[in-house]
Amino acid sequence: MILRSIRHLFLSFARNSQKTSLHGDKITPFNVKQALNPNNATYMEYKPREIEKKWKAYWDEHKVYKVSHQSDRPKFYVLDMFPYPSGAGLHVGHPLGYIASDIYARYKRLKGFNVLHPMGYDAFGLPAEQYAITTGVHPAKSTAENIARYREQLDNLGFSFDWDREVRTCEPSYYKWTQWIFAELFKHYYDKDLNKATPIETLVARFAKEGNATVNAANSQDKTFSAADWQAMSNKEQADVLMNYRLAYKKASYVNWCEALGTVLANDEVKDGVSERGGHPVERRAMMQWSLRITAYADRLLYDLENIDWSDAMKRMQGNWIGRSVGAQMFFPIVGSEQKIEIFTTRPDTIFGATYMVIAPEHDLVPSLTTPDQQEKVAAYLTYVKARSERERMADVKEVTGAFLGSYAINPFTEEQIPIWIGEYVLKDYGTGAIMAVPSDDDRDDAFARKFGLKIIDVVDKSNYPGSTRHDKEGIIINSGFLNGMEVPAAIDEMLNRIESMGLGKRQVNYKLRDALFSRQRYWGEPFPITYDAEGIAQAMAPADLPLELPDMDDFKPSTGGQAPLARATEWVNLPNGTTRETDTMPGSAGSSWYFLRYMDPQNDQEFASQDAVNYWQDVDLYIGGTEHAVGHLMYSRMWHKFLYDKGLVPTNEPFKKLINQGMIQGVVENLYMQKEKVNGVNRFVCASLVAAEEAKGHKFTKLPVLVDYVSDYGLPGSYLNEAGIKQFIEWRPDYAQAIFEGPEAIFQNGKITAKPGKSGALQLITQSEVGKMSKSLYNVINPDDVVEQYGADCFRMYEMFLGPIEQAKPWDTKGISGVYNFLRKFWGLFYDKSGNWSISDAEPSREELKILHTAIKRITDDVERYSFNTCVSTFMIATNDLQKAGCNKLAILEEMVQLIAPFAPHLAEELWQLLGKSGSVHHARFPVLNEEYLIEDTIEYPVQINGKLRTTVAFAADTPPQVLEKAILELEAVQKWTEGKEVKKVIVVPKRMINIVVAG
RNA sequence: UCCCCAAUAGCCCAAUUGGCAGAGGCACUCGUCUUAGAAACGAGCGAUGGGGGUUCGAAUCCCUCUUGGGGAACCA
Repeated sequence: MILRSIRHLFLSFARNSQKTSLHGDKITPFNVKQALNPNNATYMEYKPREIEKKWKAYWDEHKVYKVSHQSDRPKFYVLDMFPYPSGAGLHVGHPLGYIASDIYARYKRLKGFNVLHPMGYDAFGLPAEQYAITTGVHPAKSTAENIARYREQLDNLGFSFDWDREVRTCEPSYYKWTQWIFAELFKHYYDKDLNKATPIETLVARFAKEGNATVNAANSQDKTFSAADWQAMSNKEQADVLMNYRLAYKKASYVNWCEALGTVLANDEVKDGVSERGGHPVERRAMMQWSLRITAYADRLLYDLENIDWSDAMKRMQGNWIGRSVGAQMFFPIVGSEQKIEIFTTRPDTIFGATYMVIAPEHDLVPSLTTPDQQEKVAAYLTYVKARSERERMADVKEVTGAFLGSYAINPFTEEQIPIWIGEYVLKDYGTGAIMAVPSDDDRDDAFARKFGLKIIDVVDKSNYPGSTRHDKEGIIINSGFLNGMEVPAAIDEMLNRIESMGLGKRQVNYKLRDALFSRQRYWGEPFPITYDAEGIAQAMAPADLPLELPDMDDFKPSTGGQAPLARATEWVNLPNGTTRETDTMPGSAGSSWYFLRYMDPQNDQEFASQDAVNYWQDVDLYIGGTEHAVGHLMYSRMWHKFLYDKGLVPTNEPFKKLINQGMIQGVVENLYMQKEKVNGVNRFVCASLVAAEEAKGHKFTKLPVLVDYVSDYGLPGSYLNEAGIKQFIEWRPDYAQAIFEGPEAIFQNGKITAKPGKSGALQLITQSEVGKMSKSLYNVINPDDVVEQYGADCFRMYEMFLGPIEQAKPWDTKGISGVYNFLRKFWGLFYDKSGNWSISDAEPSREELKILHTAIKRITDDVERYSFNTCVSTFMIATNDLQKAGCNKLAILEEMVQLIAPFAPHLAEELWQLLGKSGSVHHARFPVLNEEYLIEDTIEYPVQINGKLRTTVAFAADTPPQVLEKAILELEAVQKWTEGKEVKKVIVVPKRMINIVVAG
């Protein structure tokens, strides 16, 4: 309602106001006065739409935000996570980060930095392809249209992007370099001794000379070979071995195959056993897939977190994802068998307490370790495990299940025979898929042992460590032979030495991090720059032959048997020389893993970016984006960047120095209560106030989200649907045209309102409101365009910042925007007198006015530096209120205020800058400089506390020394009233803050 | 279940990092102005989630409980 009334006001206002030719003409304060009709009371009015249209055109035309790396000024790189241009367009949540980064970029620019602030589009992706499959519209076309829409929306908000640097990951001129980097990854392996990516030729030379035993490299090669072995291998065999070392490699891997989408999904694209997009079932299937050996960088990805300015939460997430653990990889012999069980443990110190073993139900040794008498039980258990979905397994983690295989292993230290079990709590994919179980020191082992009556030996005495849990590595070893009496950390070390010297195993670092699956059976992605010869040996394409463009196709459905759509482009796949192309495409993360480097030199067709540009811009100083990329994009980008660093192509080890995660802007979801069972064949909706009574009658209800535009008092408690709202609702959802809508006073059906017996007949259906995601499916999306249309971009920008701290989630509330709008009008009004005439004085500002200004300068500067944009907005409000009260219209004050507000309200500032008669853009001016002198207080009002309670305040000269204060304060009548007859034990004076007198009793 | 973060006025948020709980906005009430309403201006209203501790002094530090949000998901 409020929204609507303001819109009316605004529209009538726009109609009535005379059209002044503000647009395009050079306007000075002088001819502004002439141009405006003083009889029209609205001529001094703040008109955001006219101002903003004018300055957008001006900035665009004069390329005000264009930057070059050829500059003497220090660089500053402010980056937003570029958007995927979806069909839905932007909602008010998207620009939050963009506005914050724009303010910061503009601030840094005014502070004298050469600011790189670019924008582009992450334009490859599944949604466009899914859309193409259902509608037949080519992804290139729909993507281009979506981009145009995004651009329009972004332009609407007055961002200072250098659009000459726009990148689109789906453009061949861009993905040429994505392919190039991939080919380089393919051509390198990771040398753990040098601790960097190294050309594969080096490896080939070493294999020929010494085999692979002496090579310390990240790999998935399981056999050792000598130089002679190597030389005896065929080309194909050698190629297969090298594949196990390359940083981009192909191997058969179990993948998340989604039949409905016809593609493989990354682990983070699968949620609860179904695809994140669409919720289709996902199964595990072995396929030949490209992967990136990100695990080679695991340690660097972990340790370099220390040197970057990211939130602890974000670092912890990445750290957990990498999941580094140090321990022992060792073998347990099996009674009556040559085979051994390989386990990984981080607690070798507890081996004396290992009383049984558990291997994963899918473990290779299960069949051979199952004794005939246990056959039946094991088979039954395996059937049970197979029938359980991922989801079930995750849901009841607490339930302990397992089966005894009948075989025994030997604990190499106690030399006792220990039973071997299978249990679903041991995972095939982690470590070796087998554990030694130490029930005394592991919660899960303990639960298992108790359930199945297995032996428990206490091996760690924690009595000296109160509060310590089993998980903590502390305590004194007992019942453990040579380890007895040692502290846990020392015992771990000692045991590792023994294991190694006894030849039982070795020290081993394990990671949760898996290599990144890099193949997708999709059309709309980067083709791999890879061809296969007749033997199937993969070859990277020469840089000169890149980009390898996507063939134009009109059918994007997956081919049968897990084949990508590209497999059908036979002319493209089969080359004249007999080689064939890879038909998979790269995943969405490919293009976004390095786009921040491309912005540095986006048009370069010789290099991904020139060394000049890269050395000038270095890295991203401030990166703003959502938390949802915590472990995906941010991990891959760091790896690609480190790879390029290893190759000497970028000067920094980390790409993003400072990271800020903007919080989500939530929406209010308005729901109608719909009765689950139909009444006389039609749906029935009831007012929220009636639901409790209805449920008591046994009726069940479900919530149906309603487009919020139809809801009156949207967002307020007691928001409701009236007759007009119900009619709009029916028009929107014609399947409910016959439905019953029942309020407390009246019933609506088929266009007719019937009053309930003895009731007024007023029709109101209260809706149920809740705060939730702003999303198309909940019909609660607020489009920034509409808000900008009513209040202007400057107001929208400031309001989004005003909502709350940037990193915090907060609900959107359109009502509050009027406060910011009023503030902007008030700010505008500072430049006009009461009768609406432009009125600026050249007079010397008073000390009071200077104090208001410099207080604002100090607070805005401090707050922007610490990314506290919400408090900046209120500082502007305070300063404006104060200046208005002081009746200040001094040029010296107001011109500084205009510069101060320029990063926040760029259009308004530009207009006032020009009206003040300044030349050039305010965005090329300088940021006001603080003069602390104006902030100095002559006297200070000291609050005086007696025993911590505020009793009075006393004014003293600011430079009164504490000793003098202490004395003077006790002599004051107002103080003596409280201290009379009591012993003064202590007087605490905090200079310029407060005084506390401690008295006895 | 574990880990992390938060909780201040009816609502969104401040509090210079241990020093007078309020800067700002929304909402509400009253007043000025107005034929009236709106706008504008002025004034008012009202709060540190509960319990304990440290301290001269706690919204701020510690312990504990409650609630909300985020993350992890049997990681050996």
